[in-house]
Formats: sequence, C-alpha cells, structure tokens
Amino acid sequence: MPKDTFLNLSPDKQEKVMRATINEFNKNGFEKGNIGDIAKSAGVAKGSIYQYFENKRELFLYAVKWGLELMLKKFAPNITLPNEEMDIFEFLYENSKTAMKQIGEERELGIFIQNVFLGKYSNLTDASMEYMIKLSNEYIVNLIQIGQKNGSVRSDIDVQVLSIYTLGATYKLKENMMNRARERGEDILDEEYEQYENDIKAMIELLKHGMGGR
Amino acid sequence: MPKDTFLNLSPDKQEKVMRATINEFNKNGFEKGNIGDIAKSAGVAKGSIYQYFENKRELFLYAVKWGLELMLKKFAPNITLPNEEMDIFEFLYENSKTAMKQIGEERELGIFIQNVFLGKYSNLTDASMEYMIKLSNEYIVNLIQIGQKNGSVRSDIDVQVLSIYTLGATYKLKENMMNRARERGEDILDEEYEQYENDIKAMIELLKHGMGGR
Amino acid sequence: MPKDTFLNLSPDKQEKVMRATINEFNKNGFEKGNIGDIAKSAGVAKGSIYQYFENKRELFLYAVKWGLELMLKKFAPNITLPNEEMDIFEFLYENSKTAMKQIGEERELGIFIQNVFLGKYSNLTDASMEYMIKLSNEYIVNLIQIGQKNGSVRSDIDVQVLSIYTLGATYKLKENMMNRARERGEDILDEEYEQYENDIKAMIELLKHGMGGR
Amino acid sequence: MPKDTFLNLSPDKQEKVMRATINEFNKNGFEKGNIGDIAKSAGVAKGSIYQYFENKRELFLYAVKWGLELMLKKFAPNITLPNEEMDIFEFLYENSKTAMKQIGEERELGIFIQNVFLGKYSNLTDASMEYMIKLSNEYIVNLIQIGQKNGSVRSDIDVQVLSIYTLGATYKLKENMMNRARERGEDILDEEYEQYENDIKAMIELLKHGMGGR
DNA sequence: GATGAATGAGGCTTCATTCAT
DNA sequence: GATGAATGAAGCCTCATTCAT
Repeated sequence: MPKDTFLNLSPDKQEKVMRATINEFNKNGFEKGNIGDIAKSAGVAKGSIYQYFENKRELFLYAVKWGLELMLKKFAPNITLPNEEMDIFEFLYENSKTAMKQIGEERELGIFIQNVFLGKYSNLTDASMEYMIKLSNEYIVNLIQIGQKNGSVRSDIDVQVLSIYTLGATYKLKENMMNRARERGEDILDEEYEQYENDIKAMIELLKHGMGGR
Repeated sequence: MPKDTFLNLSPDKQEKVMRATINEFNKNGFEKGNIGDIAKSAGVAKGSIYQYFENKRELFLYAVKWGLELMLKKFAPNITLPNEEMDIFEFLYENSKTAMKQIGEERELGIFIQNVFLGKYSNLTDASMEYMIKLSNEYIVNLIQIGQKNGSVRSDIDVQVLSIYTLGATYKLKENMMNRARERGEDILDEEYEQYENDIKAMIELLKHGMGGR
Repeated sequence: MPKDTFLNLSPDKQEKVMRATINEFNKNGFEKGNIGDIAKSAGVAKGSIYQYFENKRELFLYAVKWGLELMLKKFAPNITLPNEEMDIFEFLYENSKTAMKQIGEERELGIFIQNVFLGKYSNLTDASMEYMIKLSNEYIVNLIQIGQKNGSVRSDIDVQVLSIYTLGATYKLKENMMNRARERGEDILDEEYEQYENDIKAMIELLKHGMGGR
Repeated sequence: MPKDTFLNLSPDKQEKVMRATINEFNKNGFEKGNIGDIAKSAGVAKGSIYQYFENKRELFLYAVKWGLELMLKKFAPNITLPNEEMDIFEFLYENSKTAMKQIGEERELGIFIQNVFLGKYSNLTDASMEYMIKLSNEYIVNLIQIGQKNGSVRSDIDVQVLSIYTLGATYKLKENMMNRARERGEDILDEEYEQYENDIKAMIELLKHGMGGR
C-alpha cells in the first residue's frame, strides 16, 4: 500500500519512518496522531509522507504490516513450530517466554501490535488487516488441533471456542506485561524476568487444569 | 460532574441526551465524536450541551457513569449476590446468562461500557472511572476468595493472578457476543440464545477444569 | 436609557446592579465583560438584565451616566465653584485634593470614569457620552476664561489650546494615582496622602510657571 | 516571536500581513479583531496566519514590535539626537514637527502605536512591550537631565515628575492630531500643516513658561 | 523526488440574547 | 416582572492534504 517512492527508500530510512509512525500512534492514538510530528521525528518533510503514502490511514495500515513482518523476521528463527508430538502447553510456555523477550527488545513495536490486535484501532481495520488477524487465528486453531490429536488437549469442546478462550486467557496477562514494560524505562531487571516467568507458568497451569478446587 | 442544569432536566430528556452521547461515541470514538451531532440527535441546541457539561470530556465521563448506573438500576435486581456456600462456577454461569440478556436489551449501552472497560478510551480515564474499575476488580477478587474458602477454587495460585485470568478468559467471549449483537439488528432469535448459552457453558467448564486432555 | 423596569427598582438594587457592572467592565473590559457574571454578582437573574437594559451596550452606557451622577451627588457639595476673583491655580490645587479623596472613597468608580474619559472605551461612545465629555470640556474652558479675565492665566494663547494642555498635563498624574490606588488595597496611608499632595503641588507649579530654567 | 515561516516571507508579504493586522486592530480592537479578516485583507489563508504566529496574541504583539521598528527605520535618520548644549525646548519643537510628518505619512501605524502606548491594550502588554515602554521613558528622562545640566530646564523639581508631566502635556495634543488625521482621508493640506505647527509652538511655549498670567 | 509553506474545512467552545415558565 | 435554561451565531485554532519550488 505504500507508493513506490517509499519502497525505493533505503531500508534504514523506511525503518525510521515506520518507527516514528508507530511511536506517534502509540503515544497519541490515530486521530490525535500528528503527521507533522511523525515526519519531524523521522527526519523527512511532511510532504514526503504523502509521497510515500496515500493518506494517514494508509500510513497507519502499512505500519501494522511492517511491524508484524519485522517481528516475524526478527523472531521467527526463535520460534519452534508446533509438531505432531509436542505437548501444547509445553509449547505455549516456551512461546510465551520468547514473546516476553521480544517485548523486552521491541517495546514500542510490541505495544503497537498488541493494541492493534486488542482492537484499539478497530475502526481502521481493512481487508489486509483482517487477513492478518485471520492468519493469527488459524495459527492458534492449528495448534489446538494438534493438541487434540495427540491428546494433550481435550476433544469434547469445539476448536473455535477453545481458540477464543486461549486468546482471551492470554490477553490480560500480556496486557499486564505491556503496561509494566511501558512504565519501566529501557531496562528489564532480572527479578522482573523471574516475575514474568512465574506469571506465565501460572497462566499455563490454569489453561491446562483450570481453576477448579481439588 | 454535569452541571445542575442537566440534573434538573426531566429524566426523559437526560436519557435522550445520554443515549445520543453513547451512540455517537460508539460510532465514532471520542476524538471524532461530534458534539453537534449529539445535540442534534438529542434534539437540543449545541450550546445546550455546554450548559449541561463543562466540555466534551466531562460529557463523555458522565455518560460512562450514567450508563453504569442505568445498568445497575435495571439489572441489579436480577443479580444474585455471591454467598459463602455457593459454587463459584455455578454463580458465574448464572451471572453470564443475565449479562447476555442485558446485552440483548441494551445493546448500545452494553457495547459502550464494554469498550470503556476494555480500555478503548484509556486516555480519558479519570479518578472516578478508575474508582469504578477498582470496584469491579474488587468484586471479582471477592468472588474468588469465597471460592477458595469453600473449596470450589484452587488455593495454590495467587488471587490476583486468578482474577486477571478470569477477566481475560471471559473477555473474548463477551466481545464475541457484543460483535454478534452489533451485526444483528434489533432482534435476538431463540437459536441465538441457545448458541450463547452453549458458549457460556463451555467457557465455564474450561475455567473450571482447564483445556488439558483427559 | 434603561427601561422602566430598572428605574422602578429600589435604589439599593439599582446601585448593586450598577456597581457589579462597573466592576466587571473594570476587570475585563467591554468585550470580555460578562453579562452573566454581572448578574450573578448583582444578585439578579441574567434575564433580568435584559429587562432592565436593551443590551450590553446600553447597560455600559448607563453605567457611565450613573457613575458620573453618583460622583456629582456625592462630591458636588465639596466642590468650590470657580468665581471671578479666584486664582485659577489655587482653585486647581484645591480641586485636585478633593479629587484625590474621592478616588480614595470610590476607587472602582473613579477608575471606571477615568478609563471612560481616557478613551479606553472609545468605540462605545454615543451621543450622551459625547455630551458629557463636552460638558466637562466646557467646564475647563470656563475656568480658563475666568483666569484670563482676572489675569491669573496668560491671554496670548488660545483657550482651546490651553484647555487641551491642562487636560493632558493633569492626565498622566491622575493615571498614576489611579494605578497606585488600584495596586493598594483598601487603605490609604497618611504618607501616601502626603506623597499625592506633593505631586499635585509640583504639577500645579509646572502648569503655572512651566519647566523652563531660570 | 513570529515563527520562522513568517520571517522567511518576502518583506513585501510580511508588510502586507502586518499592515492588515494593524488596520484590523485599529478598527476593531483586540477582542473584536478578526483573524479571518486580517488574513483576507492580507491576501493569505486564515490557516497561514497560524503558521506565522502562535496565536492572535502573538500576532498582535509582533505587530507592535514591527510597527515600532518600521517607524525607527523610516524616520530615525530625521531624528536629531539630543546633545549637551542644545536647548531642550528647541529640540522638542523640531522633534514634534518630525513626528507630525510621520503621522502624515503613516497614519494607521501612528495611530496604532499611539494606542498601544496610551494603554488601550493594557491587558496585552508583555515583557517585550514593557521593555520598549521603559526605553521610551528613559529617553525622556535623559532629555530632561541634559536640560537640567545646561540650565534650560529648572532643577528644583524631580526628574520623574517632570518626565511624567511632559508625557502628559504632549499626549493630548498628539491625540488631537491623531483624531484629525483619522477623520481626514489621505491628504494633508497645507493649511493643516500650518495649524499643526502653531499648535506645537503653543505647546512648547506652555511647557517652557507655563500658563500663568504675566 | 523532496521540501515545507499554503490551504481551508471542521470542531470545540463562548456568550449575548431570547424564550418559556 | 423575574428567572434561568435554550439558542445558535461567531471565532479561534488544528491539521490532513495539496501545491509550488
């Protein structure tokens, strides 16, 4: 969706523009997000933004795409893909720890993407974003189906329901971590890592066995 | 926080203004929400809004308060308060069914309140709103503690973690119901009720026993 | 220019309204002067102001008239009228001391009237105000002519020029006293009276003999 | 205090904006002065004004600065600086004649600056304006001190008092000339020049020798 | 292609005046 | 006549987008 002018920029410049965009929208939301400020902090002219993107909306939308792809490029190697034999909860645990580290390294970006998926910008979603959300949903569904096949996940409940449930159960915890990450400045302390890890463990345990007594 | 001018209006008029407000913010969010349109659809002059409220922000904030209180007034009688002996999950189930009906009857309002608590307007929270959120949090914590005392909830996990988890696990489902309610027009069909009920049951089951195999 | 409704009010009420008016315009000027605030501080309803006066402008204009008349009523007995034999400068001196005391007793009013004559509200002057200004001008002219007749004022310069000159020469000093009166709270100290008196004496001396050397 | 955007404009454009500003404020005062009208009569878009100045107040304040500087640039060469030997009254006379011509050539500007110094916009004064007023005061004090040294001004009266007196005595006359200049259209007739000159002469004479008889 | 000034629609807010009780 | 709520015109200011260089 960006114009060719943008794609012809050096990757460094592109990144600078994108990060400026993401920071601005994180700080002020979409409506109050200011194109002039984005341009300034990216070190380009305001007019240039309009040579790169049709309008504010397109800029935003592409920032989402760009952010997601960066995440994948940067962290995909660390992601173990699910396979037929693995215990799904074991997998989630490992995955979450990875995500935690990612958030550590890419705070702003992580917050941005989270907000997008949490629906903060729900008025802005378009076809491409819906596609991405669909993908991420399929990923979870796939995961659960593997779990059901190898018996690590119960089969008496519909996959879709399980998927939604998982997303939700994970959501608040992530949000919590986001907020803490935000309040904190740059550095993550070891004790915090431990804290996070404990939270994640508890969450996985709950996902697996529920919170019922006995 | 409204001025006396507003409180002196007939309840009918007050309601008309509030519903117009809520509809507008639901439709366009806070920044794009248009005072002129609110006034028009409430059938008052734009200037009148400013005799009722200091500014847009106060209008919004009061709409939240008003919405919550209406919800309570309207549905509180149906809400069973938790008591020492009750099974927490049983309680959640009953509660959710009630909530479901509420959403059916007060679609716009329900969506509005949800959005507020889901953080869509997070820049706007003020002392009074934080207080309400705190209240709702305490409510859940209280619930869980009762459960832990009477053995219906496991005690080896921290109350706060359980509380966050519960909120999250419930959240996506609610959202889902919201969206469906939204897309649908006015009428809820019987089959939908059934569908909702099944979803709720599944969610409670998962909350209780987890999604682990066996 | 006020409507009969105003003139039928008790003098006390009338005074309250007028003083509130004068205070407001002193504080905020005409444009920013707020009818609602005037009403509030006069203890009447905003609508009542419009039953007393046609509009803001008329209210202002009448406040000027009222203020002037009050001044006259209150201080006229103290004012020695000029007579054929008196030394004009002696007369001015006595007059100024009186004015000084008046300012002490009717600070707000004095400031208001001064501002009017100093042209702060020059866009608002109407026929009646021009008439008053003309009167006050004639008063000075008359004074000077007496002086010229009895020899206390030089006759080689045009009366109009002398009149303007006198007004001007007096003006800055008055302004000065006004400002000091304003900054000070309620009380005038004896030393201040002395200070004022010295200033006045110096001014009269300059008026009389000029500031030329020798 | 204007933004760079303004300073980068061609001097012609700057002048056009400034004159439009000054005219508008002369005509309607600050509160009623209309940014849209200023823009229109300067031939720029309303929004542009806000790219030049932070807000209405800054626009006004800069117009004062600009006006003063233009006056200096334009007329400074004609101004004889006071020196130790000169008769102060002679000096004032020459100066006033110059001022008179200036008013002839820059009517609107002259009126504007006069109004500023006469306190018509007293709510708006800021640090920079106070500084200018202080300067102009110092100028007069300096003048008088020279006079006292070389004997052309009496020494038995305080410099500050003399300074205030001079300002005042001059003021009304200037105002008078202003008003006449205003009422008249563009052209100054020769007879008027003569009239002015006579007035000035009379004023100087009064300043010097006073209006006392004999 | 880059730049940054120019544009003007749009929105919040104020408040003199009118109106209904 | 008094009251104070209702009205809506008007104005400052923001800022996405366009334009000229």
